[in-house]
Amino acid sequence: MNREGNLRSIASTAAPRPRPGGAPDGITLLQEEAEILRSMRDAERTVRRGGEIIRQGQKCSTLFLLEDGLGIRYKILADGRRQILNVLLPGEFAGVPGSFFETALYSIKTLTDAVVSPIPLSRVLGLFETHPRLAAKLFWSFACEAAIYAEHVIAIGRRSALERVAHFLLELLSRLQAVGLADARCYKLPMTQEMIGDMLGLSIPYLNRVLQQLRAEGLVAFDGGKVVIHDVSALSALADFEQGYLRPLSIGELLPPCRAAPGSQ
Amino acid sequence: MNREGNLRSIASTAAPRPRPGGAPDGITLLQEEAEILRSMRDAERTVRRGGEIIRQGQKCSTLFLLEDGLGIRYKILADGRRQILNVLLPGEFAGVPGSFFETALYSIKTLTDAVVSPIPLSRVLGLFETHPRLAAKLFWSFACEAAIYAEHVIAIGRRSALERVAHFLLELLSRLQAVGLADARCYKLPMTQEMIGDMLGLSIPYLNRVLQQLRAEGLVAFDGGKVVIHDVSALSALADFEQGYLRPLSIGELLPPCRAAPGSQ
DNA sequence: CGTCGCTTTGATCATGATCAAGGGATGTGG
DNA sequence: CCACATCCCTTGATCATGATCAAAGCGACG
Repeated sequence: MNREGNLRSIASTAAPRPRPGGAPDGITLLQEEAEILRSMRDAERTVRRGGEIIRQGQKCSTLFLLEDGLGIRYKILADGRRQILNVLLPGEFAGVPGSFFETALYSIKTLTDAVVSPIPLSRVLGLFETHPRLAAKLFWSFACEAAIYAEHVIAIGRRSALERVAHFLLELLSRLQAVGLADARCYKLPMTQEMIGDMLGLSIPYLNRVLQQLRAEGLVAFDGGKVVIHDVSALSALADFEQGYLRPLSIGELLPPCRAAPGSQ
Repeated sequence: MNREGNLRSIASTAAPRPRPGGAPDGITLLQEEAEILRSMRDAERTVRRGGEIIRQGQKCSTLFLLEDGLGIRYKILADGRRQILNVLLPGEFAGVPGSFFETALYSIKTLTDAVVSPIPLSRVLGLFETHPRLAAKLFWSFACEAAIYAEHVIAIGRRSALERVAHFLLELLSRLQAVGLADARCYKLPMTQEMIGDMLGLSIPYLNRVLQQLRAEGLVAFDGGKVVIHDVSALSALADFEQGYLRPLSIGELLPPCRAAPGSQ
């Protein structure tokens, strides 16, 4: 049996997928850590495609570990405009960082049928006392999410529509590969063009034209929810995409070695 | 003598300022926690205005607590475009989250003469074992930074230039008030219009015109590095500004009570 | 067969970029 | 004390990226 797992594999019964290229993974969990996390979950809940997990403005003091399925985190402005902040992948937590505030900052809804396990925030914080190394890994991954947002700021602030779309598709490729949901060039992306537009700050018709342009240049196909990136390196060059920000240092190696024996201290 | 301090007051000899309205402060440190953090610092370093603290692409395994002065975190793209990600205030850490990666993701430079104290990342991570509550507070604040980035994404992605500028000025007002560097409507902001443009994804001439428009409407004055917001509520309405995202829950209250009984409750 | 949700296309509009030049300050060397 | 340079702000004119408005395909599904 495997001695390690990432957060994705905590949930699923599937064996953890190997990380392509053995890339460092900031938060690889030890078997016993995964077990602890598993034991903290409340009863899992299935959510139908399009269902809301968290609604902005409501009080919410629990995190939801996305066990299976995809989600989006977004905010609706007063006048109805929507900005999608992020795509949530299996193994990630809904409610970070939105639920760290008096009232949830963002809404979360699912892109697919999904399974989530609630974990009260207080229980997660309790880990700092009881299982500091596990707490370190979780909060390390939370902090690293800021880098994904930062790159999103850069993409929207300083890149053209074409570059943005290319960058977005490449980021998803890389992140989905990390959880075993993409192969070298393909993945399923159940997002409408409206959603992608709301993610990248583009209107629907214009996004459509940009996608056509990428298709015309033979770089990307996007049809029926399936993305195929025909030329990853050309697209990366176009988008100025560097995947470094998706691969934090492994905190497991940075932490001082365990004092007590593995069983926990 | 004060029993509490925020990160700002760790560094400065000044007494901690009261938080306006007694607003919750996610990371108020106990006196002894501040002392621990203080003891972990290496010798402080002064940096002249415009000096670089961290350069993107270089290896960097230490954080820098900004003791005094202001900074900006930014990234230069391959073709020279710059996106400023954030303004760093006293008490914040340079290197979060940029230094959590193989090679620094972002550069940091100062807007004023500044004082920084290096703290090796390994030492900060060591806190998880030795002082879990302090670690919790630090990483809580790191995670909450993601909310600031998220709002930045929203501002750039879905707001007009006018709204963006208004939002930016209000965010800074609120954050500077929290560290005692702004009164009810004024603060000093040593940024050029080029910098503000690079922060908000706007060109210099256009930003200039937007500032003039805000001035013409009697909402804001911005001259010689001094910002005066004449009508905070009108500007907040214009910008759709809600400051909730700047005020995380107080982790001190969320954490389970201390087991031992040092000076805390 | 009709509706609904999504994509696509076309035409027009406008927000904001770019290019170019001038205007103050402030500072520096002669 | 002046000439000059530099940095930043300001203004004007033009351009273009991308928004908006409108309507038409097009499956999928009841």
